[in-house]
Amino acid sequence: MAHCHVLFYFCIMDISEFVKNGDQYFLPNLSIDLVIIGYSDAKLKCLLLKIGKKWLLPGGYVQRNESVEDAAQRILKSRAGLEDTFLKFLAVFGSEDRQFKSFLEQFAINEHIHLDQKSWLTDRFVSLTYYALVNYEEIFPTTGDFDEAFGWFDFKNLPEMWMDHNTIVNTARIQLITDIQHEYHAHNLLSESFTMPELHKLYETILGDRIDRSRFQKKMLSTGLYKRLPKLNKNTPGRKPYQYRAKK
Amino acid sequence: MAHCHVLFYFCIMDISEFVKNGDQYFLPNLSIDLVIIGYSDAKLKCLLLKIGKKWLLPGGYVQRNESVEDAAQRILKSRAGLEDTFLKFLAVFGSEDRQFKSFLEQFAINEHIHLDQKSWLTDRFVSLTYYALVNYEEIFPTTGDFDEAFGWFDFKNLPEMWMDHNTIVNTARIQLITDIQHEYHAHNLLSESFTMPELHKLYETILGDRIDRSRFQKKMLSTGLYKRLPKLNKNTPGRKPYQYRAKK
DNA sequence: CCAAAAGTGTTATGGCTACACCCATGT
DNA sequence: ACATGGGTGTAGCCATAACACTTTTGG
Repeated sequence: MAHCHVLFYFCIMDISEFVKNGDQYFLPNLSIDLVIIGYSDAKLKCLLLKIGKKWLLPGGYVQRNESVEDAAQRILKSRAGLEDTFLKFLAVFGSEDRQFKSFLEQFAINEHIHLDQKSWLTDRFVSLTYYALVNYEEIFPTTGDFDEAFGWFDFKNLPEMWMDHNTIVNTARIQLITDIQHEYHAHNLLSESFTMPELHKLYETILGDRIDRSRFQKKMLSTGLYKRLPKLNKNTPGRKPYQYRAKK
Repeated sequence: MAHCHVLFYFCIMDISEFVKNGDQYFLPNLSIDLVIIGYSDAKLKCLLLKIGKKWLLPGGYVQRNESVEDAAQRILKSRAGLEDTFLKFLAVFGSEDRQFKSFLEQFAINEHIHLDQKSWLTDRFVSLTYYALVNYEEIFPTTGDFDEAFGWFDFKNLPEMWMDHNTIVNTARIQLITDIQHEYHAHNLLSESFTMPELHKLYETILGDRIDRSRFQKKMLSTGLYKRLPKLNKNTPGRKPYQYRAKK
């Protein structure tokens, strides 16, 4: 009886037959999608890519000789040009209807490319999604060239996106809110050195609520995660704030 | 310039060529592995499957017309015979060296099956892992038949397992510890109706620490998640405890 | 000097901890 | 009666909240 179960599950013959059924794959395709989050003008932004009339998340595939995590970092680097970026796993999106069919048809028409209807690309995809926290200022320093295809969007004003990518971005936004209260990784959205008022404003933006300035500062300092640097010179009235840097 | 990037990423021709390279797949295989957790004899147990000399987690594949979540539930049902089981996503395991080669060779030898060296089964796998909380008593009511192939193992006394499955189980254990303090889902390890002392003992077991009995009871009741039922009749000295049931 | 900005201090409050106490039941 | 086990109450403690106060700087 035991062997019945074992054989049912691991019977190599059965599954080998099962894997292809008239060029249809048994195992779903696997892709990676990234929610690249930036912070500018006191708003959270998300980097999107435009295809046809809709937008989508930057993404890619896992290659043979790299781990999933490495693939995510590689894709992020190719998109944003940054290394050692803060990247965190978000969720698996694996509904049975996740496929790029309409997306690719639109794209093929636009680019005058022949699209094979049986291509694995039009088949169902399972997406591993990550969110990245990047310094908006350090990305695309020679911006302008990509304007037609890339764009930063306010989280509260997202364009229409392909497939379930709107849902993914929203999931990332909610996850970020819960994460920063435990992980204190939001500083990755700022420059390497930043001031407490800047960090305070960032937290207020992400949480969408007022935070007591006094308590916030004390809490952040008590974590011991930040190293105090010399004061910042600025030309506005008021005290000069200290700068801080995240310890490693 | 913008289009260069777009074409690089979505160039259908390039990727279509890339996907197969002498029967080697470009995209990694995708599998699901389950850490099925039970509670018995005041210990946390994990359901494992034996192949050759080592053990492994129950698992399976995502079929064409089902979501990843549905696949996990289906696999769980086929293993444990339970429906509507508590199941939670754990993590993605996606190192570049995750393959069943030695596992399958051992299996093929044991079962006298010819193993095609180029089979996709021996290729690299990305695993989506879930953990399930089940009622130990309700699983395999006709136990004994499966003894050769299945086994419950104490979390602190795991056997040698194939691939990185030891790591997966350990990750699940740690995740469970952090989860139950926020989600209060541990009651899924008990019968449908349970007493507070039972729940208390369960929490102490999972957290591996003493918990104040008084505070625990008040905290659990204050969540409003549990409905009080009539008292339990038992034949031991002391007060009869109330029974509780998780509200939906 | 004044207003704005940044840093620090003070008191009240709510939840958690530890323990004490009370109640029910089998032997 | 009493040992055992289950349920509830209470005083101390600590983290958080709300706000007040002080210091620094540009105009």
